[in-house]
Amino acid sequence: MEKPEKPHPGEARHAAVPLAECTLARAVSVIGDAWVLLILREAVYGVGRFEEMRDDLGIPRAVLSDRLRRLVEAGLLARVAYREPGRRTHHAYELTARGRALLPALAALREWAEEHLPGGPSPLKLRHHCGAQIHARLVCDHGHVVGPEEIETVVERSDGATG
Amino acid sequence: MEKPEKPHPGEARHAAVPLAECTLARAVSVIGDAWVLLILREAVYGVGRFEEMRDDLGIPRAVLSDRLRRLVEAGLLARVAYREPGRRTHHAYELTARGRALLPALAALREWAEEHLPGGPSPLKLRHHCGAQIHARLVCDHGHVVGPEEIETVVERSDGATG
DNA sequence: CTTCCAAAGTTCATCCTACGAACTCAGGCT
DNA sequence: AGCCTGAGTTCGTAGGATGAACTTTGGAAG
Repeated sequence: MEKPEKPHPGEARHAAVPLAECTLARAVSVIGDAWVLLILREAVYGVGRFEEMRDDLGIPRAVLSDRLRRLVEAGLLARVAYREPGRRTHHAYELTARGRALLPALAALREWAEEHLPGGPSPLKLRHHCGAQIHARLVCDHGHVVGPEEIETVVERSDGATG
Repeated sequence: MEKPEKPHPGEARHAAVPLAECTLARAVSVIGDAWVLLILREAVYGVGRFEEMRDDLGIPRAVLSDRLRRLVEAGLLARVAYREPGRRTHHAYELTARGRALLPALAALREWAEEHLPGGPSPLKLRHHCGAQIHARLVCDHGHVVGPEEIETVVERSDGATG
C-alpha cells in the first residue's frame, strides 16, 4: 500500500461496508424520506399539530398520519395531549431527545443548501442561548474545525489494519 | 417576550417559514430520498461504478440510472471516463466539491444513528489527515461545541424583531 | 475481421405507494 | 340534542418503484 492516494476513478478506496452494518443506512431507514424530514422541520419549529403541519407542508392527510405514526414508533416524536382553556383536548407531536439529536444533521443540511444550492438564505437561524449563531461543523479530536476535503473514510477491520 | 420558554404543546414557537423559502426544503428536494443518500454513501466510499453500486445496494438498475442522472444534474456527482490498462473505457461517478460538502450532514446522520438507533457501531470511521477522528458537531460563533438542547430556532423578520 | 463478453443502461409488465377528495369519529361548546 | 372542529380513515386513481429481459457499446480473443 504505497500510494493509496489516487486510485483509478471508480476504483473503490476500500471494501464496502454491507448495508446491514452501515449506520448511515440505518439512519436512512428512518429519515430517508422527504416528508419525514419536512415533518421534523415542523417539529423543530414547534409546529406539532396535525392540521398545522398539513397547512404548512401541503402533505396528504394519509401520508402525514403514516409518517407521524412511524416517527412516534421510532421514538423521534412523542404524541402528547394538552388543552388550552375553553378548548377541547388536543394532541401534539413533540420532538423527543432522540428526535432533537437530529438537529446537527438538519443544521448541516440547511447550511449545505444555503451554500451550494441556488436560492437565497433562510430567515431561520439557529441560535445558542448565549445569543451566538450556531453552525454545523466537522471537528477533529484535537478540537479543530476541518473541511470536507481534509477527510478520508477508513474501515477499521477486525485484524487491526486500516484498509 | 417574558416567557416564551414553554408554550402549550402544539403551539408553534414562531410563524412557519414557507417551504419555498426554506433551505431545508431545498436540501430535501435533492437528498430527500433513501436511494440518493445510499448512493452518496457509495460515492464517499469511492465506489463510483454503476454495477458496483448496484451490487452493494441492491438497487434496481432503472432507479440507479435515474438517481445518478439527477445527482449529476444537481452537480453532486460528476461522470468521469477512465480506463485501466487492458480493459475498456469505463465511467465512474465521483463526488464533486458540492457533493463532498454534504459530508458534515452525512457524518451527523451516521453519528445520530450510532447513538440513537439500535445496532452496533459502524466499522467505518472518518479520519482527519492528521490521524484524528472526526465528529459532526454544532459549534457557536464563540467556538464552543453546543448540544441540541441548548439551541433555539429564531426567524429574523425584516423588521428586525427576533420572533 | 468476426465473434464474444461485460458494463451500463433502457424497456416492459406488475405492484405498491402517494395523492386528493370524501367520509368518519370524538370531544366539547351552545 | 345538535353543531363544530381537529384528527384522522377510506377510497379510487395516477405515478413511481421493482425485477426481468432486452439493447448498446467498446474492447479482447480467435
